[in-house]
Amino acid sequence: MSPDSAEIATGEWIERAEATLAAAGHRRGGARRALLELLDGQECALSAQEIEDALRAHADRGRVKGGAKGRRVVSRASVYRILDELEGLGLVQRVETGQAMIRYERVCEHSEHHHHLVCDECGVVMPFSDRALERAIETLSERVPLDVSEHEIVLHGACRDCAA
Amino acid sequence: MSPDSAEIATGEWIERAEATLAAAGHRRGGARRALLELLDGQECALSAQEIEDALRAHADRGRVKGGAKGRRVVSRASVYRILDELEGLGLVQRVETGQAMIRYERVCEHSEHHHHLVCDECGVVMPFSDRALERAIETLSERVPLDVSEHEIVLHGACRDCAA
DNA sequence: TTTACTGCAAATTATTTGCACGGTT
DNA sequence: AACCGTGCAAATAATTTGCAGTAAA
Repeated sequence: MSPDSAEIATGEWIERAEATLAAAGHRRGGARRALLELLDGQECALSAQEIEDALRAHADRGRVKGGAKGRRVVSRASVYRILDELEGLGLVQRVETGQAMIRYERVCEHSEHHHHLVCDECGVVMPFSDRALERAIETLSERVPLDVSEHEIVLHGACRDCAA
Repeated sequence: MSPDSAEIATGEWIERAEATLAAAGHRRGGARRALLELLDGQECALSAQEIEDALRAHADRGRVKGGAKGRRVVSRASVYRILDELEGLGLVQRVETGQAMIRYERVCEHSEHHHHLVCDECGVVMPFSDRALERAIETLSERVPLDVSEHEIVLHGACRDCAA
């Protein structure tokens, strides 16, 4: 019933992002602001291409009506540059889904930690989370010859539409 | 005490590979044979570059002495082409370690299923396996909106040398 | 006024493909 | 002989970088 199914923004992430950026000595910029707004409203990881397209779509929509204030077209170079910046500050994380490109998504402080399901047929990516899995990872992390800082889990298969 | 720490070949995989290839109507070829021999002796995933280098090293060594019979230099194109072929037959699988390139490793029939530890400092990749983790994945796979066929787990962090 | 932020276009890098030749069956 | 297998070089595609102009602080 939400106006845009992908919109789940709470705004808390974007606020932390702006604060972190400011603390790191960054100025404000329209391109980055647009990217932050977009990422804040995403439920799952997006590729650079999808980000660029989404921003363009929002910008076009805004041109017609008047909404989507901060959204604007952002050059590919800036998309990558900004994502890299955000990743360095721990605000965004890369997600590898084996689709010949990298996906990016915001990193939330609280428990919103999740992993990904990838349909190898249509390419759709969905988030999922599982406490038992996380516990297994935690336990395991202490028995391994690595000072574990992160983990990534991807399940591949056929989504319901494609499997039907 | 083994002559080459990376050598753990049992030969069973390579036999299955040759049989599968033959059954699929493929002829034999020197490049592919060299690749099969190399992959059969690897404990963990290699990148195309590493494969090319390893084959060249083996070839050089063989030139001096007389061992490493099947090893030879293989062109980059053939490396990728052959790996793709093998992946299609389920003999090899891709491994994404977030290092800007793809790694490949043989797929064993039995339980040798494993996942990967990646040191983000030096880039070393190590295998690990954990029954509790596999169980969690199995259970989880049935509750998810995807007909799961594979899963990949990567733990990132600092290896012992780098963490010291 | 200093220095970050951006866009554009050129540069990189990993991977793929076109084509001609050599090898296997 | 028929056709797969392979190398080489050119082509792609995603991502990165150099540079010049714009804009915060």
